[in-house]
Amino acid sequence: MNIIISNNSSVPIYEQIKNNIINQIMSNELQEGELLPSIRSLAKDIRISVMTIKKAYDELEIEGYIKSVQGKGTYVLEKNLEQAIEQARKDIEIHISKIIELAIRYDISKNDILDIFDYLYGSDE
Amino acid sequence: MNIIISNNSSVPIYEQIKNNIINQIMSNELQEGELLPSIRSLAKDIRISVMTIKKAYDELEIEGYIKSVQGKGTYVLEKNLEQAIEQARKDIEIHISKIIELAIRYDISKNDILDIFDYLYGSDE
Amino acid sequence: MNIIISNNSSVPIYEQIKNNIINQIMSNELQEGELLPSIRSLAKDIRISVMTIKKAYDELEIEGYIKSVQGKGTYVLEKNLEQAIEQARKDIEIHISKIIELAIRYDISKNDILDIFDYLYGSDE
Amino acid sequence: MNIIISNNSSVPIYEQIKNNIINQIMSNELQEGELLPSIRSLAKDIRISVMTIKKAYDELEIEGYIKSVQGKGTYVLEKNLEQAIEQARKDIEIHISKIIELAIRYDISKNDILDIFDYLYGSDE
DNA sequence: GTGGTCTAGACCACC
DNA sequence: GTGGTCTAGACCACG
Repeated sequence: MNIIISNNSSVPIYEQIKNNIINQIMSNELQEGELLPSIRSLAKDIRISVMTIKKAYDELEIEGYIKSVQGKGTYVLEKNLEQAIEQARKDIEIHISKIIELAIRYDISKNDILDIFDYLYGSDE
Repeated sequence: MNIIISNNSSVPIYEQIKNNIINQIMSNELQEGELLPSIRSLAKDIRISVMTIKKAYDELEIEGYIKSVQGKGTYVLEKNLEQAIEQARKDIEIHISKIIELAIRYDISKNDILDIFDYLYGSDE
Repeated sequence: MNIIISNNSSVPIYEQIKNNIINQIMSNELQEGELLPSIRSLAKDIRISVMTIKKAYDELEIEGYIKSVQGKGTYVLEKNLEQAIEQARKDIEIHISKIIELAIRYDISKNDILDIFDYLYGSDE
Repeated sequence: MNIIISNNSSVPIYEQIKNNIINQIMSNELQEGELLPSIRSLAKDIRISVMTIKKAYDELEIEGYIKSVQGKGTYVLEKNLEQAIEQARKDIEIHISKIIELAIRYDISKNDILDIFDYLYGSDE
């Protein structure tokens, strides 16, 4: 398993691990039923504390991506793409609502927001 | 003073009151030096416990929007617009970053997001 | 805040803390908007590690009972009793479904299950 | 061999296969010494990847239900009924404990729970 | 002061 | 071996 962690990022390490694994599941690099590395082996591998890996796995389990079983390991669950996209759209709507509330409150123009959007969109992979 | 409170919202009532007052200050409906209603009269008015109003006013004071003076009442302070807008822009950037992350992960197009944005922007006051 | 923790219980400490706080919210000992003890002060108070308190608070936040705000503290949210009962009934149905699946698989009689139920129900407070 | 797989279930497919085979063993539809279908023929039959069937068989072997012998196939082992029932009873107790905890917290009566139980029990096969 | 994150160990239960 | 929990510190960002 290839996970690259940046210690300087403002994104918490457990979030980086989560995102990495979600992306691997979504791109089919990790497939349904597959066993993830054990929390201890992954911790050793990428030189991160066990508790941090555990937190990443815990959240992935809550969000329905994986399932940890005591004594056995941690498996990738079936991905329910439709439901995941549905949820993502709802999340995006919530973020946009909050942006609009702030924009109205502080009189930030629609164009300003679209500029920020374009800037950040371009800088991403 | 018009404040509409939703009991079903996941946002705590005192937060709703805070947001409402901040919005009124920022839109100049409440102006610098203006007296806010007393805690007790507002509590009676919108049928909310005195303690809840107190908490909202306390936090607004901590955050520098208003100032309570014993025996005189609570009045609106000078807006620190620059700092507030600075913070709002940072918050907007964070929201947009999360939107972009979701969009990339679930292959939601930029146009789809702009459509949602236009739709929500139009429906707002 | 009174929380009594048993170190000998098979119930994890963070679960005991969670249950205790939920019960206090449900019985109105903790009221909407109220500030919970800080994770550090509670940790010191009941001689438990900060991380354990944090885990309890985190799960309470996920389940919608409280809200932690950086730099400010942790507040009790409005409780939505109807929704909570609705959710509890669904959870109970899921547990019962699993019990029935096991009972059928291993040919455990309905009466046996009712006996276990009566036994455990009686032993509880 | 009749196995019905649901693609929409949150239960991983290999788990569904496992549960199905365990149920057939416990109900004597599959008897001690009987040969299971080969991994490849079953995979073809229910249109599931060979790897998924392999994982189900692997786990069933680890858990002591079946035994694969190279060149001969996979056959059903003697049931360890006592141990399995023991475990099932423990699982049922855990489920009932959680039900009682929810019932007390949300003031759901014993009769309500027994009604749900009767309803679900009746509707099952 | 507050919460948010992280470490480098430890012991337990399950397999 | 595996995951589940817990400790007793630490440093950071926010207020």
